[in-house]
Amino acid sequence: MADAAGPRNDEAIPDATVARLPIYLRGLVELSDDGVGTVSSVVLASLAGVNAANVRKDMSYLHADGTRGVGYDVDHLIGEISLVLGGGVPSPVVIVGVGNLGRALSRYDGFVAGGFPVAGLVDADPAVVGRRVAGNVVRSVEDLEALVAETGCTVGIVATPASAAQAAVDSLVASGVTSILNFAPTVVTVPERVDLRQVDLATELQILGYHQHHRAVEARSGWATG
Amino acid sequence: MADAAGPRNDEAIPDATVARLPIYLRGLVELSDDGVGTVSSVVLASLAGVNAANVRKDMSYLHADGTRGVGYDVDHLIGEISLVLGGGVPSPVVIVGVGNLGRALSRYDGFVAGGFPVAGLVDADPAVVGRRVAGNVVRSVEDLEALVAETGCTVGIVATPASAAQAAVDSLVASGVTSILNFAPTVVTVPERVDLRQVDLATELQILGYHQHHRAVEARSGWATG
DNA sequence: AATGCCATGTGAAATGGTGCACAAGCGCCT
DNA sequence: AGGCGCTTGTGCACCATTTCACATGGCATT
Repeated sequence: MADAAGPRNDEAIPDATVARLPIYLRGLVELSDDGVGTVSSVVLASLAGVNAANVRKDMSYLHADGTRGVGYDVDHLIGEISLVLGGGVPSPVVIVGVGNLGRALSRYDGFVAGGFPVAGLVDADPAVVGRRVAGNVVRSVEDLEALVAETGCTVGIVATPASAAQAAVDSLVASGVTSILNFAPTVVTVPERVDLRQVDLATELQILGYHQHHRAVEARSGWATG
Repeated sequence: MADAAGPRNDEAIPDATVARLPIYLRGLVELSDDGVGTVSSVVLASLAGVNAANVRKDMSYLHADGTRGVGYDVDHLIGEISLVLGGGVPSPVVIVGVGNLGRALSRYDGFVAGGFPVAGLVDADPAVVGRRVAGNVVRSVEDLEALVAETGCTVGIVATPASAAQAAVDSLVASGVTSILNFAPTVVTVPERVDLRQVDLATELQILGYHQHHRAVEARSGWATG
């Protein structure tokens, strides 16, 4: 902080680039742990599984300060990407729905490592409320607003059944949460000011299923009657 | 079946469309359960959260047989989409890695409902092998090839730590699996003939974090010194 | 039978993203 | 000091996808 001028990175970064930044960040952290000081776009590209030109274009949106003939400074890049992705400040999250998936998510190390510690769990089922899961006591969904206020959560994770998802989202929004990650297999709607991302496990498999089936059909018609 | 002519749907459906088909399917099944017989592109679009013209174009890739002035036949659409997504035949899946996430996934109803029953679980940790999880006995990762052969699995789910993910993927590929869903937070590589999809939980949160931070920065500069 | 309404199907423009190819620039070596 | 090799930064063309706008065509009502 206190670097004069201030951030001019309000220039809007393309969504596709933002989606790649966490991948870059992981690779960079690994490099840094290995004592590597600089990295070229080619190396970073292979680490992230993308095209090198793509990496360079992505970096041009940040204050990458790459050096021609040398590459990018690993630690500097880590700092810039971390800054862009959430300002470097950890954002506590609240998980709604403590079923199988909710429990697994509440124990998922990657969230903490990524700067998203789990600050609380809530569930609608009275039988679950009060139980201790991964170091947190499950609270009632009615306490959600209080919980959000206490912990300053701005991110919510919905891990309820599909039938309860919209209600969960509405509660989160009403509590002041502005970013929601929905695991429930259903389309939910949010006000425009709230950011929503959908992670749909069954859908992912079905997409794989299409490609598999398609491969099979294609192969069959390719074999038939030459 | 037995509709003469045979499938001419080897015309290649755009990836973006394929990714929406499961969403449509969910909405359509719901409509069918409610006894609704036909649906217009506008209604289906609102159910899926997309543009109506987009729905129509998507449907044009299938044998949607929509009727002008009326709409699409719900049950017929369900049949066509199911057919395209995996040929209507359930594909058993094998899950590699029985940690928190692997256990949650093995109990996830949505997989079975989507036509992807869990046929087996494997883990590298001897302490876990032999334990019963969600009706399946966990087997050694060394038995993977045998398990795949026995069950005819063609889809694998990787739920290992990042450090073990590439090895897990390699084992799956060697066993003959052709579609892989990777939950491990790392980039893995597969032969070209194998289809890979990545689901990265921490990354999703980080993307949300960007938008949140960006909103905050934008608002601040908007407020400052009018 | 004719007419009007309504929803599909699609050509075409707009948008967003990717990847190539090359100019510009930095550091090292002579 | 000068030249060379390496890597960044980016203009441009290509491609996929989205969206609009409208012609096309079925169904119901008169």
